Amino acid sequence: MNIQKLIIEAIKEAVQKNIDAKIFPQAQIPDIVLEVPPQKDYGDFATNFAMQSARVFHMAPRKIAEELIKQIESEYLVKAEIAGPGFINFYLKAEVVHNQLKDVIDKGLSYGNLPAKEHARIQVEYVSANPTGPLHVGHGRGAAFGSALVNLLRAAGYDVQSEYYINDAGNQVDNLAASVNARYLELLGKDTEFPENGYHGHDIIDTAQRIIDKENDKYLSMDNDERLAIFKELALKEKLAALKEDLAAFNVHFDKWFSERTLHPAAVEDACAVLMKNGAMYEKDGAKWLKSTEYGDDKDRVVIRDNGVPTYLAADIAYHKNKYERGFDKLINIWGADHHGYICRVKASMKALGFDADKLDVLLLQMVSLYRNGELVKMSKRTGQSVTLSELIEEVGSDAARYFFIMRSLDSQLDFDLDLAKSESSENPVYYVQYAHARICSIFRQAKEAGITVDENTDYSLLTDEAEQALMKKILSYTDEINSAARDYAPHRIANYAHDLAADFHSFYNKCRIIGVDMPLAQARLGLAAAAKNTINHALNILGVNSPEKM
RNA sequence: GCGCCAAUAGCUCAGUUGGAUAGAGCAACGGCCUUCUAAGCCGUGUGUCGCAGGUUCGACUCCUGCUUGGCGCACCA
Repeated sequence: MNIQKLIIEAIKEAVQKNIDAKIFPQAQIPDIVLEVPPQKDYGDFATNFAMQSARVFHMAPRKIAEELIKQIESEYLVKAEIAGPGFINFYLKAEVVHNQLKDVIDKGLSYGNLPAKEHARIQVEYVSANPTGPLHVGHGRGAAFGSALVNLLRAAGYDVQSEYYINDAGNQVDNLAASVNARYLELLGKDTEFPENGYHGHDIIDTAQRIIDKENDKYLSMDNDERLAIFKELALKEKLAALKEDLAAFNVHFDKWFSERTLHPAAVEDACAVLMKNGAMYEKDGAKWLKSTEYGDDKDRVVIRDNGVPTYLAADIAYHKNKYERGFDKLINIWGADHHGYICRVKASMKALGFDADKLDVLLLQMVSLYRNGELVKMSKRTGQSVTLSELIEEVGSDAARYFFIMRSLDSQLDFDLDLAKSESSENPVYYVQYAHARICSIFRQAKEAGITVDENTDYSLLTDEAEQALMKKILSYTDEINSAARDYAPHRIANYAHDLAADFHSFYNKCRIIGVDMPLAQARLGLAAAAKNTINHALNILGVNSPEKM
């Protein structure tokens, strides 16, 4: 049981005593929340309980706080004080803080991994870009955010499965095949027309060229349809391999790659049958429609076209049905903001199938704009002129790219400054954090030489300097940060936390020497540095960013 | 027309179920390396939190209306 919970228990007991003594009336007691106050003068923890309960108790907040303080008993507290409009500030005994620090050091790199939570099986589906071309920077944001979210949720004690949905059926892969086919014929000097919805990217030409390099004009004499079928499989295989390679280079790994093809036709037919049976689907003009308007959608949506071919929605309904049937407690989808109109119909279809639509959370990521030399880098999907993820990684590195994508909240549009991301200087926040880690590693190398070690007898009560105190507090607040960031699906708060922690370390470093001071103090400071190092390392692991030992 | 997101310091952005004096980085200026990495530290200042109402003991945060910018409104994915 952590210290916050113990204090909350002490507050609860004090409330009960006041109720028993008829000082507080019997009432529905609000949740007791402890927060870290904005200033160190306000103690280690504070609660706004007196203000929250003012209404139900029909008492003035400060009066409630006063009575509460009289009854609070805790072996961990030096004192509790009323402040401002009715806050109660708690001041921990120094010894309690030092014991916590000792625990952190003992835990090593596992500090930050919270105990497993109940009913916590979460599935996170992200990226899921069509396997028809290279990933671009927008996918990069989804990939960085998604993988960081998965790491964060795991640290917070959830059982997470990550998944990539491969759109390997339908029009877009036919267009892929047709595009490769056209390039193939073109390269062999044949007259051909490029398909209207074809993919113009250079990677398509590369694919065609590779086919020629390998097997020359072997497919030329073939019937067009037959050749298209072969090219479809060839291109798909190649594109998928490229996707996996790009993602691996970006430190993004999936537990499961789910093929859309496995849903056709049985799972789609089955889902439609259930919708039909539940009266959520009807036939009109030869097509099958989902009655999504009954669930707040603007209009009903076609699921099976009049020619009998299922729409994208059909596969998505079957896919989400499949996810629900796998028994997760929570399903998270990460989509581009341009798909927001889609949420309603997917949720509608899940309700119509009898599932709890609230289990599904769709997170939308806003657009990314690249800036180079202060100017917007223009992108165009139509002509295939866009910066790919692998080009971005090539230019700024995986660490900087990941950090920049993650450090902003998902629902803000992101201005990505390429020059800043690749500058190897203090301007660059990712280096700032990594530098703190490298510095500590350097200290450890030298502390080893100097024979300074941390052990059971290290006396942390010697850490009384302001900089030491601030660093200690920041480290000890990490688990709360993990919990609240996980609760809010907000890995960017871990990026901000890591930056703040690095700042506290750098201040400490400049003020408090480790090597060259009295041995007991040197040991205590080295212990604190160890805790800082592990915490930075853990936070950077969540972000998927490396923790270098030297820079 | 409808829907989603955003609007906070000169710039890019944080601000955790509504709480104490709204914070970082960049940019500007001044200090700190014969001692653990100067990719660092210390100091100086800046805000009608887009506008107008409302709810509340208390609003950057919640509600309503508006303004501006982005995205989307297919039998495409």
